[in-house]
Amino acid sequence: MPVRKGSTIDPERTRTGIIEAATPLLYERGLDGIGVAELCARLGASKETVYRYFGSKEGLIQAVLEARSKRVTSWIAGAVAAAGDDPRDQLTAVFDELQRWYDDPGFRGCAMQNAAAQHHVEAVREITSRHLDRRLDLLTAIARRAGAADPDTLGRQLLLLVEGATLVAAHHDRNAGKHAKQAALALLPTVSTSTGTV
Amino acid sequence: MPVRKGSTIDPERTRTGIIEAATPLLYERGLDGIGVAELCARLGASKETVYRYFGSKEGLIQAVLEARSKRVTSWIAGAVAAAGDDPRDQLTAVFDELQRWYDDPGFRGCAMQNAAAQHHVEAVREITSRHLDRRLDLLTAIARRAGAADPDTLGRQLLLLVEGATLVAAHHDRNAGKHAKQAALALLPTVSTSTGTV
DNA sequence: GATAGATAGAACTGATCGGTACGAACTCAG
DNA sequence: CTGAGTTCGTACCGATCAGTTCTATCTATC
Repeated sequence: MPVRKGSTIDPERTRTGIIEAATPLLYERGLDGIGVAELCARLGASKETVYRYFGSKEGLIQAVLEARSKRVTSWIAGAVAAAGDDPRDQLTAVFDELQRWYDDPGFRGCAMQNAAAQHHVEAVREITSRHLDRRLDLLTAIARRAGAADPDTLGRQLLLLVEGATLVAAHHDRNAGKHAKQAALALLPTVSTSTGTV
Repeated sequence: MPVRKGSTIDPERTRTGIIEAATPLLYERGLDGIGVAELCARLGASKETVYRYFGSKEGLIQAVLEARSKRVTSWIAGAVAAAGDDPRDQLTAVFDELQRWYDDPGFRGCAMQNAAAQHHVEAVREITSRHLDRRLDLLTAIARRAGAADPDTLGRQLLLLVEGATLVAAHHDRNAGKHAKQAALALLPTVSTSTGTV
């Protein structure tokens, strides 16, 4: 329950509290799978409050997706940072983290992928696209550190494996992260010329 | 307009006509993005007819997805068959076909992927899973013909590239098919031992 | 040409949806 | 203590939805 009755001490706290509480509900049920009334009831907030902060259900959805994108991005970036300097270790860390996510019983695919597939709204498409931009940047940086001849292309190939693994894990094979990891490592240059360490 | 007024000569014709007419509408607007009333109006069929043949909107959706899965599967299988015996040519044909699809202005992602992401219904999940089963079989066969040491694993890796390319093409980069093709060819054994041609 | 089955089209139902309005309860500043 | 602002809870509104029913009309068959 993110909010109390009466005047709010910290409006920003209220806002983020609503977002955090709404995130799992929209993820589990789907963006159109839960109505504003039930959403607010489970949030412990009133419709009036939600509409004051976000203007519409669409506004709440976009705020939730933005927050989710940032969290996921920093989660992956953190795994890379914790893996040391070897790009092979970094890539291994990424796919191991993903596989741990797929193993979670609550895993229902990537919220960003699901939203883009079900929600035909330009703003949501932009959020998803920016999300993939950030992910591509991270993977391209690893490709560059690995000394790839064409880091941009390798980065895009790695992006296909990450997104493909998440989708296949959701709909077909929970072990997709392991296969993606093998493929990703196989795509890296076999001998690290390490000309692109910076 | 799949149906005329009056008694029908061929009920199966009516059924497939409804499915074919409904397919692009559900694809463009999303499964929940168009109501049964508008759907029937655009189909030129009455609600009574649709409900007689399919029982519910859900039944129509499942019939549309089944038909779509079969069409797409035979489309890809046809491209492989037309590419000759070299597994590298076959894989190239698959990704070239996919890229041609992504280049279509009407491309809005894979209907199967979209349905699975937006529709939290067990039956739809099963249709999608079987669809990916068939696709995995096809890719594993190519991997085997290519002489892969572990055709099952390579097949699954190729599946990640196919599905990842379709998703990324829909939401981020229309050229995903070209990058996927390069990655797929790089994953194939460099020297075709061709022990698995049969 | 009479009959039976299938159809289009439109009216209708009950439920649910997003969004608004309002009163009562609450907090904080003065 | 008072008043302004915030919140909850509920009631409400108009629109839309999936699904049903009815009638008039069409076609194939006998």
